[in-house]
Amino acid sequence: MIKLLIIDDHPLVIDGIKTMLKDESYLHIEAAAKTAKEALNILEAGIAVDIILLDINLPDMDGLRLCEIIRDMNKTVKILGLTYVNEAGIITQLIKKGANGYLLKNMEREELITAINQVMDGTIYLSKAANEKIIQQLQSLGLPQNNVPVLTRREKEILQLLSEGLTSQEIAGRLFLSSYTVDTHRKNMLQKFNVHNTQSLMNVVRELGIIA
Amino acid sequence: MIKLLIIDDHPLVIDGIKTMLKDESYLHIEAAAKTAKEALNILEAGIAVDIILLDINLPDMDGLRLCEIIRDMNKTVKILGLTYVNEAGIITQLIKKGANGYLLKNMEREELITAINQVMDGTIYLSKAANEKIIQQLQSLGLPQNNVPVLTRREKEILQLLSEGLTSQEIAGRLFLSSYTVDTHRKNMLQKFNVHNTQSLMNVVRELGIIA
DNA sequence: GAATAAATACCTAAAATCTGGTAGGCTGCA
DNA sequence: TGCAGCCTACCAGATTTTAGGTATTTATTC
Repeated sequence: MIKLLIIDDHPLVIDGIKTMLKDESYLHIEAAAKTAKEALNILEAGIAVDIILLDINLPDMDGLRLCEIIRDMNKTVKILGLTYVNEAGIITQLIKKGANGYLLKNMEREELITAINQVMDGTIYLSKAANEKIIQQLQSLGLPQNNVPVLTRREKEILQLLSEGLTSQEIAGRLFLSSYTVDTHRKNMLQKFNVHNTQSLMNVVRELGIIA
Repeated sequence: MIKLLIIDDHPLVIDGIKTMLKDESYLHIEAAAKTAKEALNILEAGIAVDIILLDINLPDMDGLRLCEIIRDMNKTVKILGLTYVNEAGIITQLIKKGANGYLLKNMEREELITAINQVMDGTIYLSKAANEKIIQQLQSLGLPQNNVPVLTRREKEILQLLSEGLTSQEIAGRLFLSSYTVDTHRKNMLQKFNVHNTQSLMNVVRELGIIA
């Protein structure tokens, strides 16, 4: 008997998973949580589960962060991430945070069951559709696979403010920097991704899941 | 007996809706389609349904367009739009295209049933959560309600290319225009939305659902 | 037929961005 | 201890964008 915990804020998804699994008698949905808080309460109460289906878009906490917290609490439970969109960045980060696999929410029933079984066997399950898209994304960006540019903390911070529509001067004011410095970071980011304006930069980093 | 057609490319959603409605004996799910093409086949085959639950994000066709087509075919069937995100623009467009209401996919079972009943009674059902967000969005943008700027065909075309990261000159080349003309359109759009750079413009139009 | 909206195009000046440099200080790690 | 990476800061020139105009042509609508 494999015990499951579903963490997803959409009742529709919870009901859908229940239906998909109802004929598999060895799979039992032990509990379902609609928020990160609820999920942590369940886990802290000592309810034992074997596998957690974790939605990455939760209302009260970043799913990546929750994955990390759960992994810190419990080294053996299997975590299977669920996402609507497949973004290279999100998924690689998810695995880094200790997840055992991910699924896209447009999965078929068979894929869900395969993923659960594979993860329980100790291997990592990566949704096929998502994998294909990741490779295609990297190629379309003209970036070498396994060599996605890494942004520094400061760069990400500036990127975030750029995405909100601030100018270099405004960002400089906000971060107590010289606008020269902000420009340098912007220049470096454009270079890293081989693009020539802010709009293109945004498209690339969104595709890669570097910012929301 | 109310007959339903579900159009959604996520098996999870279809199963979830089935579960939510399984205790309502007067509601019967007549058919489910995963693509616009499948849905049109079903409708053209003459299968009679009373209400259609229509996902706006389909793989093969824009949900708004499909809504329009269905409404052209059949003036009496009730159409209830389903979306993950609530964007003012999408939703107002949806109603314009002849939908009888919309629901967010994070709905509870009760809301789904209320929506179906209300739509069958002939009134338009607007998800409460979405409504609140729309009002809040319009306010946060400093725009008068009921007076969202309207973009012309050309402006939208240029907006699309801007979102892809093209410069004025590149857009001019692509559309066989003078770059002066492109600049004029850009200027007019910035003015319409009361923003001062392209990045902010993108944020506003995305919030309003004017472009994807 | 007049009025209105849309699309086109041009001009200029100011502001911002992009590109290619250089360089000092700090931190963590090997 | 030394080196690499990051953050900071500055300069200058080229390019692009923003903002203020004006103006003609082409539908569309009343």
